[in-house]
This record gives sequence, structure tokens and C-alpha cells, in this order.
Amino acid sequence: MADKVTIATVAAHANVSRQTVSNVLNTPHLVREETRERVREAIAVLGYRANQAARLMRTGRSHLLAVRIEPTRDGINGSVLDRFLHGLTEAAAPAGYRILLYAAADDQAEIATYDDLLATYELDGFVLTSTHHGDVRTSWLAERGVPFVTFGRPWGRLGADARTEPAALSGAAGSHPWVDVDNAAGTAAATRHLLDAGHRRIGFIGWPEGSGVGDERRAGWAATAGADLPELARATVDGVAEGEAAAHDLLSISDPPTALVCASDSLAAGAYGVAPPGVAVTGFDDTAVARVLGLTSVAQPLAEAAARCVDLLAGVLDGGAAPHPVLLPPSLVIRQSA
Amino acid sequence: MADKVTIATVAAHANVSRQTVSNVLNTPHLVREETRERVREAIAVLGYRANQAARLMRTGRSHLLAVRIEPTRDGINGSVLDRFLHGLTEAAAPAGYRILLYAAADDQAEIATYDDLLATYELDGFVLTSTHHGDVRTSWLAERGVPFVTFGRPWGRLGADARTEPAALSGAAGSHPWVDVDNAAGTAAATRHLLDAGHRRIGFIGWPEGSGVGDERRAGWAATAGADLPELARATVDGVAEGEAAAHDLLSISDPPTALVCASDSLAAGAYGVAPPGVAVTGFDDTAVARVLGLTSVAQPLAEAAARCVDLLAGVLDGGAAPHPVLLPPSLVIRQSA
DNA sequence: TTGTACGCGTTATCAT
DNA sequence: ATGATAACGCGTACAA
Repeated sequence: MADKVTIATVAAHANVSRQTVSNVLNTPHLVREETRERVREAIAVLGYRANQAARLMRTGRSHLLAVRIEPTRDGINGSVLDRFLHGLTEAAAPAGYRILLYAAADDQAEIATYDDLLATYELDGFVLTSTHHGDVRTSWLAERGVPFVTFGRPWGRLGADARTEPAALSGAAGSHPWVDVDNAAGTAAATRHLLDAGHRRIGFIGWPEGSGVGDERRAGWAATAGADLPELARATVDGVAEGEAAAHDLLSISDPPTALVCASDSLAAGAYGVAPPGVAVTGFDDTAVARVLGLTSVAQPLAEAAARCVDLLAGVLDGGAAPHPVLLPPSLVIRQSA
Repeated sequence: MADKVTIATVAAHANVSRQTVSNVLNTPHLVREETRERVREAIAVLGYRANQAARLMRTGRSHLLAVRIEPTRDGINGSVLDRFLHGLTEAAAPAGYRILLYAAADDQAEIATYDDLLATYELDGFVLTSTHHGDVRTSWLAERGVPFVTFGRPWGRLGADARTEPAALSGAAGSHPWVDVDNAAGTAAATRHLLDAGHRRIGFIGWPEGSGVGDERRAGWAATAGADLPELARATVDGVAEGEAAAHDLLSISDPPTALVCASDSLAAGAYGVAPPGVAVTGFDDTAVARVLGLTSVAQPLAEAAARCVDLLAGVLDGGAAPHPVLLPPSLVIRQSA
């Protein structure tokens, strides 16, 4: 095991002061070309890498970003977080950041964790997922000036539509940097696909009102599907059994729908299981379950979303500029279910 | 935002020196009871938390553990890693450790990442997953004396059976701490369940020889299933389509099997799709896909495995004792497919 | 380009 | 046995 190579080792090797080595790394233009090269060679030869702890003590920058890892609920949508985490990790590395994981049972526990992580590890920033109406986490972080990005737009007060709220979309005061996938566009694309296939009565199975994401997904369907909307929509908590029940219910009305747009692959899996042949079903998230069942599903560009989260956070941290929010388009993966 | 609370703040508040505060935290028996209480109260009142960076510089201990996040292959088994990561994060926190993520394309890149993480963040240890025969990562770490645990036993040279290798099981010299799930016991349980249900010809669909885990799973089936084994087994790379093909093949032989034990839920999903009614199928990993399809599947105790990984690593780090390997029993989750 | 102080907690040494 | 003082680790900010 080679001895520890510090900035002093490099300085000695290159016959300069420690400070000059630091300058070569951080403000190279201040160092004469010839010296710079000599130092760089010493760095390469010795395999020197700056110690983050020492750097942190001076600069207050840990180059660490934290993200919460949630427990996999029914596991169907769990892989979404998994892919997002992988994208985050891959995008962070070239930008000079690492990803730290934390778990928290609820928002309050999560805030306590922020406090702890900031105090002990001086985290540079947070990536929040699963944002919701009246999220206390964002206000806590904002109040303290802690940099963060959310994957999921700020939902503000209950019932407000972000697309009609200039403040949220522009990232103006009171808001914060965010990256989101256009959920409404996703269900709209699925609905359009069904219309193109000749379906005229298209139902929707989603979640109870109040979850921003769920409301968006329903809105995309509603804006595209046509008339008679309320009677063609059912709301339920997420789950396969719940999807079965809702589909059963919807298909039992007079003049039933011939196609069902679902807010998740869990619901779609249930619906697809009870739907008679000819009734089309679409899901959301393009999970492994959708692939195996042959469910047409809306795919979120998770790697891209993660990369943009890192971009935004790095922008705040390095540039200081308030970055523009990012709204990414989903895509429809067509399989045999629709 | 409250001012930063350092050890000096606490010392001033409690009317002692900084050193005494440090002693209260690290060697409390050296401090008089009354003083100790006063300091502890100051710590609580001020909400003091030691700065890890400063501590690290002195002690060389970052309290950071790293684990690789792999890209989700077909997504079906991806949730396994997800659950493991969550377990790791939850188990690490109370032990005073945090989990750092990294991505790497292959073993060589992973080793380069070790080098970087050790040099820049002074990681305390690594948790390795997906160990395989002749793993260069473990030897690299072992040579440098870097603490690590593997989820998956050391496979040693190709073809060696860890259960017959005392060195591997005992954690003796040349080995390293590991946690594993008894894969053979898992497929054995599935096979026994099928025997109990009256099946007499039980086939197996697994992976090509050489992957330690795959060989274990086959061995569990072979030891339990009975006669005519070679003709009842098929090997293929993992995947739903591959499972379909292998099942189709196995069910086409003369005197075909009436039940199929599969090495993964992906293979089982494929097999279940083409198997005629009455042919039982079991999978491995109890993924969401198994739940949705109603596949009987072997479940790994991932949270437990993760917790034991942390235990072992913490043991090495804090105690210095060479810990015993851990072999956990899987459980069979019975659904309608078998 | 260089010298020097600094950040913060711990270890070593010294005084009571 | 307690507590205080000083030095240390490593990279950077600032002044020289």
C-alpha cells in the first residue's frame, strides 16, 4: 500500500510550495505555464488526489449529494426509483459529486435526517423525490438556504395546477429548481393511441384526488378522451387488486368503455387481468411487470431526469444561478395490451 | 439558520475545555460524573453534532460505506438490489455509518473507483454484490487491507464448491467476511414442495455452468429432485424469452416433466407463460413479477442479509475481530403456479 | 509564487 | 484522577 500522497508530497516532488500545487488545481491561470506542467506531471506520477475532508474543512463543500431511498412498496414501481438512483449516481460522478443514501419513515424523520446530514457531513445538496402537496421538506430546506432539487414539480397548495401557475413553472421566488416528467402528456399519448386504434369510450383508473402526479395523469386523459368523463373514471389506492376491482366496476356500467388508461402499471396489471379480450389497457412507468405482461405503458426518461437533477443542483452549487425547471416528455411503449 | 455549533461552543456553554468535551464523547470514564452530565446537557441543549470531516482528518475514519448500484438489467430482478440497498441504508444508520453509491461498468472500473473513493473520501469499507469466480475485486481490496464484506460467498476457483471448502465457510485465511443466502436450500425447498404436491418428474431451468449462484440453485434441485437429472435440466442466459424457449424444449421431450424449477423469476415468467395447465412452475427472488403472475417463488431475506453485512463490516471496523460468515435460509412463497 | 493562518475534532503531553 | 494546553491532519484563503 503506497504511502499517502498529500499536497506536500506533490509540492516537494515539483519543487514548489504547497500553495502553488493548490493553485494549479483550483486557479491554474495564476501559475506560470512551465511550473503548471511540472506540477501536473508530479500529480500524475504520484497519483495524487485531493482529500475531500481537508478540502471540505476549508471550503465548506463536501461534494456529496443525498437522496432518500424509499422502501419498495408493492415492488412494481420500485424499479423506478432504482433506475433513477442509478442515473443519479452515473450523472453525479463526472460532475465531481457522490450520492449518499438515507432512509426515512416519513417527512418529519426525513427533516431530522437533513439536519443530521448537514451538521455531520455538510452535505452540499439534496435530491427529493415523491414531492406532494404542502410538502414540509421543501420549505424546511428553502428556509435554511440548503440547495435542493425535486424530481417532481412543486405542487403548492392542494388543487392548484402547476401549469397555470407561472411562479412554479418559471422557478420564480417561492419556488425551487425541479425536474419533472410531463405526466399529463403521458396519459394523453396513451389516450390518443387508443383513439387512433378506434376506441371511442376510454375509461381511466387512477388515484384519489390530491396527489399531484395522479391528478396530472388524470388530466391528460380527460383532456384527450372526449365526453362522459366522470362516469368513466375510477379512483382507488394503488395496487393490483384495486386495479382489478376498478376495472370490474367500470366494465359493468351500461355502455362500458372499450379501453382503460391506468395511472400505474399496478393498476393496469390488475385491470388487464380481468378485462375481456378486445378491451385495451395501458399502464404507466414501463416496469418489468408491464414488459412481462405485454402491457402498453408510458415510460419516463428516468436516466435523463436524474441527469438533469444533477445538472440543476450542480448549477446552483457551482454557478449560483437559479436554474430553469425541466419538464421532460415521456414516451409510449406499445405492446399487445393496447 | 442556527450558528454552527462546534466543540468549542459546547465547551464554553459547559465551562470546560474543548478537550473535556471530547473526552465526554470518546472516553467518558475519564471525566468526573458531574462534569460529564453538565457537558452532556450542553450538547443536548445546543444540538451539537460532531463534524465528520474534522473527525476524519484526525482518526482516518469516515464512517462511510460504499456499495455499487448496478444498472437494472431486465428490471425483473432489479428490485432485489433495490431492497438490499434499502436494508443496507437502514441498518447502517444506527451503527453510525452512511451508504455511498457508486456505479461502475465492469470490475476494472470498479477497482479504479475503489482507489478513487479511498483516496478522496477515505471510505471505511465496501459492500460487494454479484461476486463471481475469480473475482479480482476481492483480491484487490484484500491486498490493500481495505475492509469489505461480500453479499455472496467467495467462489474461489471455478467449479469449487464452497460448502466443501472449509476455508471459505470458516472465514479462515485467504477468505473474507461474507453473507449469503443458501441458494441450494431455496431450490431444494421449491423442489420438495413440488414432490409433496405429487410431482415425480421435475425439470430445472437455470443458467450456464460457472456462475456460482446458478450452480448452487441447480445443485439444490438436483439433490432433491431424484433421477434422470441431466435430461431434465436446461441452461440458458437469463430472460423471459429464454425461459419460454427452455420450457418449450423441456416439455417436448418424451416423458416430459410435470413441474419446472427455475433459477430466476424471469425464466419462470417465461416458462409459466408457455406451460400448459397442470404443469407447475417456481421462480426465484419473489419479485413483483412473481407476485403479479402468481408465481411460487423463493424469497431471499434481503433486509436481513443487508443488516448482517453491516454487522460484519462494523465488526471489522470497530472490533477488529474476523467475523464469522453468515448463511441465511431463504423461504418459499407459495402462490398458484405451484 | 510563497508564507501563514485557519477550520474542527482528536491525540499526546503537561499541570494540578 | 481531571482538566488544560499544544500539536496535528490537509487543503485553501488571504496577504505579502
